[in-house]
Amino acid sequence: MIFDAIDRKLLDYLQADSKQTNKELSNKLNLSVTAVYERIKKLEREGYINKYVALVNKQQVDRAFVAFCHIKLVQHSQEYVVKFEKEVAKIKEVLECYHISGDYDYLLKVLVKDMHSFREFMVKKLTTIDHIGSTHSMFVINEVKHTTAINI
Amino acid sequence: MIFDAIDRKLLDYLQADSKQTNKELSNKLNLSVTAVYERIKKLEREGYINKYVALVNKQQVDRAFVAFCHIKLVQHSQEYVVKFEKEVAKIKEVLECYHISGDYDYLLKVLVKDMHSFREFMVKKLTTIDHIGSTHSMFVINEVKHTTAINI
DNA sequence: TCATAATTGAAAAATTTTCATCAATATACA
DNA sequence: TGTATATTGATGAAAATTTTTCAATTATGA
Repeated sequence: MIFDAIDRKLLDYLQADSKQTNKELSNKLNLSVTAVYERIKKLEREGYINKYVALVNKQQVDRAFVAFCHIKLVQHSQEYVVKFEKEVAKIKEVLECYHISGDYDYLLKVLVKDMHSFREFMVKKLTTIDHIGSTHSMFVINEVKHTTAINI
Repeated sequence: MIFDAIDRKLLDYLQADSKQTNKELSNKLNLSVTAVYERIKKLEREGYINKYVALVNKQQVDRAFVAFCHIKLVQHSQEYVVKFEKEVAKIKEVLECYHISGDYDYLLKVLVKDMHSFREFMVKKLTTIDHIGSTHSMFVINEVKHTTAINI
């Protein structure tokens, strides 16, 4: 399968706004509506596009307080790691969790209402998970850039 | 405007899959197609939904190497901060940039092909920005959880 | 009770999807 | 080299589906 310049542009457009009609895209790409349709189906089939989602305004739903939490486990046995990852993935406030290199084991992105609810999250949800050694939290003062679009 | 339990469910569904038809949603929500249509329009109008996007598989487009970079500026004058933020936002490898509390000033999420291209990114793009004092990079070993959906 | 807001089903408009056909490109072969 | 033959991708028209509009009806709250 050949992924060409048109496919790249199409991915750009769909990453920016997936609600554009095939007719709009066909104008931008100088193709017929059917050609656009077939290319999109191909991108979906070949796994370039994972899914289509609505992005929600976190201010509007009262989840504008963003924190990053570093976490160290007390031990790194298979059992502890699997358990921790399973538990942390279940917490709705945790949108992202990465196993990372460096001083800490994990980096979490956490969305809550405010500092008070962050404390609630730490006490009631995060630190109730077993085997956590230490944590270190950083709070987002300002979101300078935030995109889901991969620019290839 | 009243945001009720049905709106919440609707936001959940649209954050999970925005390509569902209003008919499918109307079945799940036990509403008519038009009621679903009007509620979605309301969510868009009131700013609950920012936009609709396609999420791309980073493995498929060769951007599977994820790093988080901490950055400290040499100074924090208005001029330096503004300049840095403007420049870093332009770099396509940087998907996210946060001004954060703590030992470092910024946290960046960076997507590249591999370690070699990460080095290229650091040398050719990031550290060519003026006023950067120090950096500290962490590499993602495993993505345990990654969602764009805010669970309210 | 009245006014407002939300829901419904039907109709209209628009979009997606299918399909037969055509054009361009590469491949096989004499 | 030149010709026949798949193969791939594109096109426009038609069919199917979905979105959008609209008038009427039902809830909801002051």
